[in-house]
Amino acid sequence: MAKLNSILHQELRLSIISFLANVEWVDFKKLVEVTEASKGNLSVQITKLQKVGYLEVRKSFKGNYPLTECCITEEGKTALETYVSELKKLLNL
Amino acid sequence: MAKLNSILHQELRLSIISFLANVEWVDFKKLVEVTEASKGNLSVQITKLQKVGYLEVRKSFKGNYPLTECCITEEGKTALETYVSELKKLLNL
DNA sequence: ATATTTGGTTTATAATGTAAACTAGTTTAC
DNA sequence: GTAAACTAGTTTACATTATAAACCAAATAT
Repeated sequence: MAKLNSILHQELRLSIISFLANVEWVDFKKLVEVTEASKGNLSVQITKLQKVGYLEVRKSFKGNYPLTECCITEEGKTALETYVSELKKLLNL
Repeated sequence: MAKLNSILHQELRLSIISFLANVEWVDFKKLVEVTEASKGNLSVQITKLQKVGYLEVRKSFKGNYPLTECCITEEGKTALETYVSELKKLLNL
């Protein structure tokens, strides 16, 4: 089989990575907005993507509130490209 | 979220459907060959695809041996097309 | 003061995936 | 003719994954 990257072959994680592929640092709130996912799920999936090195997460404070921001890594970009190309192969696109 | 069809958003099921999309009736053996999946997994996923109406399964005998053949349904074709277009949207393709 | 909101994390449960074991019979080799 | 190996799958038990609900600490609004 093609063996699609199983980390990326999940809708929310794919949404996150694929959104981050085209932008700079994005905060948690923005990701909730664009993915329309629950905060819990988003938190879990961001952590998963970070653990495998597909995105960098930095935590700070904006005013008084905690602020979590994410940015795709080079490894993440490469993995996404590979995933997309494997998927295209599988779908004959 | 895009809400990808969760039945199709699985590698083996996607392989099966996407292979069947371009051919006529195909037997189990051929599917083992092209998907390189285990027979157990293939059996489970074919049944799942059949249950939701994405493919038709007919069982007969070829010589003395049981023969299981699959064919994509119109519903399956439509679902695949929708899935692919949603996926493209998600990936900005 | 206390209720609500912000910005998340943790956890318990449900859903899914898969390999291994099994069924039921057939063919081959001894 | 019978034991071993093969065909063509199915079932089951376990492991992984996904997700919503509950929770937390601090801030702000009433």
